[in-house]
Amino acid sequence: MDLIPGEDYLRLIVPEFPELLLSRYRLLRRISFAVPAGRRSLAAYFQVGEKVLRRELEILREQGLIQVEKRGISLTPAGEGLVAGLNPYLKLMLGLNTMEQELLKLLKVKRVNVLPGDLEKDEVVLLEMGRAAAKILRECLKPDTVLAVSGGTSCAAVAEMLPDLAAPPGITVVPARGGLGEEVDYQANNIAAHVARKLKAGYRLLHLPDSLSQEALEMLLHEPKIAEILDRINSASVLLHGIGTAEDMARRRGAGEEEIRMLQIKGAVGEVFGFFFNARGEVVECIPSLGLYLEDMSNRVDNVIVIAGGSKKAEAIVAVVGNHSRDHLVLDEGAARKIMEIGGIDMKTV
Amino acid sequence: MDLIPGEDYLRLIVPEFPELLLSRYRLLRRISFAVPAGRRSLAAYFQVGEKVLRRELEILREQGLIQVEKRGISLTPAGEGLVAGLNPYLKLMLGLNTMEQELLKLLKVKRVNVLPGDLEKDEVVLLEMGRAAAKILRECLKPDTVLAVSGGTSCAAVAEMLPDLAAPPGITVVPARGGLGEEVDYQANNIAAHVARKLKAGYRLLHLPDSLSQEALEMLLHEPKIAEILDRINSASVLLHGIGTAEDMARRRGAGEEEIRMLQIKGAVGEVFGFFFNARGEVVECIPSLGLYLEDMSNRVDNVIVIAGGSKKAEAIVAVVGNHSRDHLVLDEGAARKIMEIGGIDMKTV
DNA sequence: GAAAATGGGTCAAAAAAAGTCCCACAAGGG
DNA sequence: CCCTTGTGGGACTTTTTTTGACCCATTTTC
Repeated sequence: MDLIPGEDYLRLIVPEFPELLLSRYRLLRRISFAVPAGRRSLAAYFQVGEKVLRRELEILREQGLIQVEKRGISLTPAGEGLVAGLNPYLKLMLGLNTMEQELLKLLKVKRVNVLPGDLEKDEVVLLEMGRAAAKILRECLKPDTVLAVSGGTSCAAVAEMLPDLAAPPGITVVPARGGLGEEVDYQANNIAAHVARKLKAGYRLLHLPDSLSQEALEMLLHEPKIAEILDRINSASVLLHGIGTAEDMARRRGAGEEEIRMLQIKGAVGEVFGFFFNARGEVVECIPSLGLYLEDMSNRVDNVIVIAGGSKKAEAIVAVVGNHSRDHLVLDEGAARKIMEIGGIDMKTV
Repeated sequence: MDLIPGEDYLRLIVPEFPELLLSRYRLLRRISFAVPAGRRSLAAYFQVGEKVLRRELEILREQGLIQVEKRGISLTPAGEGLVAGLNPYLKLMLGLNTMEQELLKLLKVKRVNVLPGDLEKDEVVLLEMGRAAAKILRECLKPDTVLAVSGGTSCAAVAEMLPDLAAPPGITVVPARGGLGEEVDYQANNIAAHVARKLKAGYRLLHLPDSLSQEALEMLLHEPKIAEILDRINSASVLLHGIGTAEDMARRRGAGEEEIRMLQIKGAVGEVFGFFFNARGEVVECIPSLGLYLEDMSNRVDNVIVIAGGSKKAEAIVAVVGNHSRDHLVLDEGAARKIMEIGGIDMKTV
């Protein structure tokens, strides 16, 4: 008889528990992010009948976790405290702690942080991930370090959730790359500035279009102001970035069907900073982007914080973050389970 | 916002969890004690419809905790392991740990051990209590100590569950009193012998009727053999006893209605060794029993292990074990909750 | 070998859950 | 100012699930 951790005991004997726990937690969290929340809007959000939601709310109300008033539903202080403090116990009960350990062995990175929920089903998970990544980020910031951040919704969430508290002195925040044809809120420049403001640190921006011809690129590289910023970027010792699936990122860049098929043939699954990776973690394609180059990263960067969620990004995550002992990986339960599946690890037997 | 322990978080957000957990645990435990168990007999035992039990069994089977065969239901190795190891987590989840702390403050004893379940609803709980008491008993046994045990079903359960493992040398087991008109299995003499065999220790018995006239008693006290045993009993440093409700014990002793009414008038609620206690813990009546006298107990005895279960014994427990810093109290959840109620402590606010 | 267990299956009744309304009220925007 | 839009609460019907009470073939036990 092998030893079974206690939380597994509880899951064994009450298998419906994780489901109940997670759904109610999601409900509470949703309310906390959207007060005052209405019954119908919540039902619509969770894609569930109004009556089933009403019953759940009834239970939460009886427990004194929410208060329902004419104007809507809000959290009681007890409910607030619960949402704030439940996370570690939730991870324990959902078996995410053991999952983290399995992923650590599988991916061989420095740290893995799995957050409960599925980004594709509940976007609020992204903010939780952002909070977790922000916490790790703070731990990595020593005085006079240069922090490079990339774009995307994930990194935006980190900036959003970063507490408004001064970091050690002398820190500079730079964008890890130029602008992508994205919404301004999710561009690296914007996020870098946002992060810098939160940290009360200095920042430098890189105002350059992302895709340029080789000649124009060469020319700009010798512009003093630009070269200086590029030096800064290349001296970054902490790096924060998200991960894109190859296809999504190619489309967002406005690639044609022809290019996309080429990527598929080359086996590209993940993208970061314009570098496309195949499943074995090899770079199969890159766009002539400015900013941080992978070669530089490998040597200089001490800490890489990678944040990505949703089961569809599982493949990309595996491709990008494998075997890097400087990587901190923040992901959600959906992506984590999918990665375990890909890796051939059955959680039931663990 | 005050700090809430994690297990309370889980109970708050999934209030139906303790119920589910406990009922399934009881089911598993019942099966483990009565293999092979049948569906119908289990349903009869738990006073529950056959179909609801069938559904529970279905869940447990899917979880691989039980195996159903033609001959009946039995536990898988996983189920065995769970029943054996779940207890501490169960206590955590049911809030019994915090309840123990509250009782400790309320009763001011050395240690309180609350076991999950209700003896009045499920007699198997008694065996769990016996196991717990047996463990404490072993801790109290130093070389050359004299252990006095009383009668009753509770003490019998301790003897039953005591592991068959030699205790330190020189231990003597004695009955704490003479025979009561009980079934032989539950008499102090019998239990003392049973315990001694389990501990591989020596024992002395006291073959005397419990109720005697004063004259006969005086005479016997000067019999050398009896006096010697009484000396032994009075030199006991470890004492194991159960608790009876005043009325039950009076009836069992064959008291008439007149005597019982007298006891009620005097406010007797609890009984141990023929001493009747009122709610304030004062002795209001005693039968001229031989054996251990309370005066002696107070001075000489180092450790008293008290075992009692069932909500109807709550009053008696409070009366008997209050304020004794040498008392180890083993009780069940039913009695514990009732005591909390009497003491005016609301578990929901804790 | 018979009697009393066992698990499995079925079927109708009952209860619980769920879906779908409508209502009175409050807030926010023109 | 009213009107639109949201809110929670209640009531109703339909649907699903649960539950109880059987019978059956088999196995164990006495």
